[in-house]
Amino acid sequence: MSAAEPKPVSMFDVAKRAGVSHQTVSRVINDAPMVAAATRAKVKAAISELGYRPNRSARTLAGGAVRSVTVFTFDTSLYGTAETLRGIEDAASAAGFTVLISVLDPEQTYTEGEILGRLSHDGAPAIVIAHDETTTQARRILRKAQPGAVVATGDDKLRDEPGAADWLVPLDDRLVAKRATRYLLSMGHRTVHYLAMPGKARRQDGWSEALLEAGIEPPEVIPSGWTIGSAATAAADLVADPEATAIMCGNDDLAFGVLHAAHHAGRSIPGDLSVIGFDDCPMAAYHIPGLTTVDLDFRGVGRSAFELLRHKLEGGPEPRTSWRSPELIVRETSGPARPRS
Amino acid sequence: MSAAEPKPVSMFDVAKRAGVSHQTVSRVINDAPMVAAATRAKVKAAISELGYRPNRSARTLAGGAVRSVTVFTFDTSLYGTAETLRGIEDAASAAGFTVLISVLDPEQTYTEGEILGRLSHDGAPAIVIAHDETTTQARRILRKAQPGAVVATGDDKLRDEPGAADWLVPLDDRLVAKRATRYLLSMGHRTVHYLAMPGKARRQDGWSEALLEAGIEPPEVIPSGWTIGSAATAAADLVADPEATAIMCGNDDLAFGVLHAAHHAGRSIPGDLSVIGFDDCPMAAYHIPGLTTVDLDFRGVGRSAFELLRHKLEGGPEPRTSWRSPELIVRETSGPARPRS
DNA sequence: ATGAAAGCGCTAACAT
DNA sequence: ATGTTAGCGCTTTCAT
Repeated sequence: MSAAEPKPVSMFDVAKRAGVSHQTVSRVINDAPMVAAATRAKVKAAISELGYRPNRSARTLAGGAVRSVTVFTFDTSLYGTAETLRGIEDAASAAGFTVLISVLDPEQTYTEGEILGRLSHDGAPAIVIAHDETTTQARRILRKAQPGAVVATGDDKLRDEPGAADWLVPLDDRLVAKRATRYLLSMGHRTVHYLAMPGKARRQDGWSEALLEAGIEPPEVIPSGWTIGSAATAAADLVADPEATAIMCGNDDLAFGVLHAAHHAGRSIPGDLSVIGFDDCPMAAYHIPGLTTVDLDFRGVGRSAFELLRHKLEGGPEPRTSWRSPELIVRETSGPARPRS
Repeated sequence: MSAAEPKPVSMFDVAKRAGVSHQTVSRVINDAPMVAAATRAKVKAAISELGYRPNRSARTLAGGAVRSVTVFTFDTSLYGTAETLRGIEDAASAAGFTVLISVLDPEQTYTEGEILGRLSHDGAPAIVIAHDETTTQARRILRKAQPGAVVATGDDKLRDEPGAADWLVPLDDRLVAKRATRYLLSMGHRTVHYLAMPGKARRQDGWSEALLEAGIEPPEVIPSGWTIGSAATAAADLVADPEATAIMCGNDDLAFGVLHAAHHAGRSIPGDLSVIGFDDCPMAAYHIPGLTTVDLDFRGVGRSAFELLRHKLEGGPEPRTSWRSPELIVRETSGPARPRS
């Protein structure tokens, strides 16, 4: 079938070549102290001459420090998750960690065994990108089974759970959502509608708080799926209603769907209708008209999640939070409410 | 620091509980024949009572069939790669494989050791999503080191390499690119410009072939980066030129960039300028105007890549190709050339 | 149909 | 500063 592949070179091969014990080789590759400079050099030479590469399975099995993270997520092709994953990957590979990914189907319910069975071994470090029911459930299972080796990102009221600060990298969008809603209100809109992604996000709370504080009863939330198309469908009735002048959307994709629906309903943007999104995906700035949205630093969140995990694993100084805080970016899909006729 | 976590249950624990040897447990979890039904049942019961889960590192180390794939790719947040990854993930997890991902920085050059060192162990199965120089290089290194355990997806003339059919899942976009170019020509455009992603893609060949066959000397290719913004910048001069009436773009994102630039240059679409992309990302259909593009089944390609890899690993019947062939989808950004004044 | 023995490549604990 | 001895949890091969 396939060409015979040569037997990989092991630590013993290197040891023999360098004239030392395999243990010394181990010390060298792990940067342990207590190795004479000359010995270290000899070993390193042997390593590169032989092209030796440590076997990670053996390392893990032997109980060394684990150098891998399993990321649980629900859709790697969504902008937010893709960027978060990217941030995790950046930080992880810089630290010499391998990243495994485990995609969970939102339509499915997983047993404890199914979730834990996706880890390479019991207790393997994990990061959960929790933005829906299924991943939130996975987070609970993992946190219960191995609290010392799991962190999560997410915004779905995770903070309300006890001790969340120890394991959560929150994308704090509640406040910006509130600010964004107030901005819309300040432009003369009598109310702001909210088109929601599946699950209840914190940004929705910000929206209703702002409304309530302005003495406005929040209108019913419009539920949408995750796709542009589902948003277009979900918003069809709303955009046809001339009373609706401002819509806040769960993310940029949904906003694009709403914009599409509004276009087909013959409403002009932002004259008849203001629309704002969340994420500031690259398309937001290049859409015509430019999408008013909230800049969310998913990549920074991913990086921070990894740093936090590593801190839990290896100790050391508390990592400082290092992601940009969310910020409203006003472009061209939002503006003053048209004076009522 | 963290709560003490209980020692995981091993195969021996299960064996003791079921009153058999650990070997019999191994047979049961591997669905080996030669186990009495009653014994099998007893063992399964013990497994679920104890919540036993096999340790993958130990399995790998002991030389069992490898049940993981490492995916090498260059940017998980691009639509094409994200979808391909998703397809691999779907197929892999259905087959009980773990997927590891290794992101390569396009700006960087990697040594053989660096690439091979990202594998969990020598000879670990890998899939390379090769769309640029760096990943193509990784592909070469991996194919040389372990030809029996590497497949690749990609379109960058990979087919010209010897024996490519055995390890390549090609995204054959040369022909559609040709068809798309002919379509544009048939609409009366005197030539078609091409805005290229980094690296030379097969679709570019299709474009030039169509032009040549029509007796037209292909205009100079406009090089662009991978981002919408870079495309907008790269196309700025071209869209300002009234002689340019049709532009084909390396992918949808670039097309959006061109559309943005055209808008700012005051050119109307498709009246003054026809623009077409590649990918048919979800936004394409919802962009206003709808983007004419080529539907590429990245997810199917990813699935097929996994199936091909599995075939190489485990033998069995040749997997049949199972992705949709690319198809031109005409929407609203393309149309007849405006009659010359 | 089941069990026993050996060993995968490494790290840890204990020598020296 | 270096070497020796035990395993980690599993699959293989060979017995029975």
